[in-house]
Amino acid sequence: MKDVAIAADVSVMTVSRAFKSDTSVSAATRMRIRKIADDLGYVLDATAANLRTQKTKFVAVTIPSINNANFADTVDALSERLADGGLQVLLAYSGYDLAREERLIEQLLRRRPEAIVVTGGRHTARARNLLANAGIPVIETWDLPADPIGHVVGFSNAATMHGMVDHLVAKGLTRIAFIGGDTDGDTRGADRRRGFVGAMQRHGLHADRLIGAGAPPISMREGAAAMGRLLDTLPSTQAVICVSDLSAFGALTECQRRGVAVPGDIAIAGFGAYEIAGISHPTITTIDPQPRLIGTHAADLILTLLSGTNLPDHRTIVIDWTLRAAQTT
Amino acid sequence: MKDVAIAADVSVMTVSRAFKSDTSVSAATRMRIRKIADDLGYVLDATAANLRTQKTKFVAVTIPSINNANFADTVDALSERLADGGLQVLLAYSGYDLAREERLIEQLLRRRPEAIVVTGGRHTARARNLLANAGIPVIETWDLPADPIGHVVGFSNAATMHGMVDHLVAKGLTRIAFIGGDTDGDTRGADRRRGFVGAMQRHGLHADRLIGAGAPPISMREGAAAMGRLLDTLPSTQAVICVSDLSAFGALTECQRRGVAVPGDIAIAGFGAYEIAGISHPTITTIDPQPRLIGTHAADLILTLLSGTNLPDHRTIVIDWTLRAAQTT
DNA sequence: GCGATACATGTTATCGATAACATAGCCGAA
DNA sequence: TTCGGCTATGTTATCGATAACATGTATCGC
Repeated sequence: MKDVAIAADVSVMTVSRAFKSDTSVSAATRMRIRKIADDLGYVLDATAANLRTQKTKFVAVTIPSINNANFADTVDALSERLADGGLQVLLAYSGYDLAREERLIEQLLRRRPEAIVVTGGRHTARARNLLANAGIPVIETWDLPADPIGHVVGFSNAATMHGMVDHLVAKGLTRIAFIGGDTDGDTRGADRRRGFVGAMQRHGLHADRLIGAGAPPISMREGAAAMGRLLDTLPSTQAVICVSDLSAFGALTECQRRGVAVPGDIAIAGFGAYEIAGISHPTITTIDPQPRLIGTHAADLILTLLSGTNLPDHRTIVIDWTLRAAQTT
Repeated sequence: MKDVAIAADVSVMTVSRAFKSDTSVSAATRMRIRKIADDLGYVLDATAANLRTQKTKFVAVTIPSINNANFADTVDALSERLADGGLQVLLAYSGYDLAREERLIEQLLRRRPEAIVVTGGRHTARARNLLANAGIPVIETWDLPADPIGHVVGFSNAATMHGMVDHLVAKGLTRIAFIGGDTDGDTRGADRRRGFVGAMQRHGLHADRLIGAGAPPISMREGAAAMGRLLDTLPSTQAVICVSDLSAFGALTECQRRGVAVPGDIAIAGFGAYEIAGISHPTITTIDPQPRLIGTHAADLILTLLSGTNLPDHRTIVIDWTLRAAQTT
């Protein structure tokens, strides 16, 4: 900046002002300085500005996986809305690993974000402590934690499975299986599995057709393999709920390979309202958790909190999910 | 940090050292200071450290879309390998918009990354200028630009289509169509379309069966719609190459809905080696551009460049793609 | 028992931008 | 003419950590 100032024959302060919109510099000087800066290849140093102003203008976000359309949608909607408030997103992903999430959170907090959004309500004790003491808004998403750290924008994963079991039972299906959610890594998958068991019991049905699919992220291939095991070991099953649409699609292809009719021989349901659920042949019944809505609500909450308007320290926004019945059930 | 120093009854310098691994502090003091810092909820301020050391320990990365398994794989492999060198990734996405990419690049450079990785070889003039003058390693990926800014890790999108056309022609198919790549937004899609036209001409075939699919990202749904138009307008078509596996799958489902046999009535090929290509029923013939390999090579290049070992200013690493023949052709 | 050496810790200056305050120059009203 | 007020610009101190240098103290060999 000093070089630019010398080249423009002004003080560094004037150069600094030329890069901001709200301060007073004559239009001519501002244009001249910007031109000189561009010619010199000068780019403002945000590191120094952040240190001085104690504002970084970014929000840290952790998601389990970058390659997941649901989380991608949430992050996309979140960053779009935050951009309206001049905030950028700093994204990091934990690989469904709580220990890695803890390290991530610490690294992110070192960069002094203005707020932090995390996925899920389960964290290591140290991660919880870091978040609670960060002195910035903390938002847990995609879940309704029993003991929230700060704010929450999510929904009950278990409740969605009650909705799905109701849907299947209404169709006269009672021998229902569940694929996935068997490992602890995917907290939300495990929640859905628990919700499934609870819903079955509420209907007086056996919830013993539980098929493991391994560690998250559960792929289409793992869904297909799990469906293979289900068909081999429990051929009387009438319907199966998969932990996600991807595994549901994999399960569907396995049926197609074996000549098992869907939904004739077995009904299939997924979760997530991924694009594939709406376009596969047949289309897949699924739950739409409205990932973009989670993002926009979280962004709005952050913008409100940072604007200084008085809000409670703990606020929970519950997102409405919907069941999308399709051809597989 | 001063508060921690006072609480521990040492100087701030000692606290600073307690958080670094390479400097000399007695083990007892280090443990004591870390404990006190944790209790106080103190987290190191990277902003100040970055300013002083002129090192930020992160690499900026821009991709067109966050919700794309190919780019996600590249970024995943890249960040994994960079982590070995203690580097983090700062990810931003341009939404397939060059003007937005320019703004992104400027914002990223303000945060003083140690290197920057961009997707593709097309940028606005100002973006090129910013990158060229950034004074850090610049790596363009997923492409082989005619006039690279710095380093390149990529492959020729056009060449992959030559390979695919060769494959189809070898099967005796000559009336071949191409879906997608019609807008300028998806540079690589347009390159593939051009490659398709060139390959057809090389075989002495007509390359006039070009179906538009709209602006990127091309979804499954758009692939299905485009296939509908193709079947309606050019029913004599024997094979179709889609700009990506997602659109290819959409096209496949449209055939299934219409009772058109694949590959009996029409063969379908995609691009990207997405999981769906390997699991759909039938499986889809595709090109594997090895996205993870792009990431690891880019990371290795960055680590080498930053280690100070002498390397040329411009280096191009060409990634080998492979054709994966499957059931749709 | 003494100086040399290693190790642990403290002091000072610095990174680059900007908030807060200071000042120069100009215009208009009394 | 003169003074108040406004705009455009300059000066100084500061954000928080750390490199470089300085200093104090235990340890070892002869």
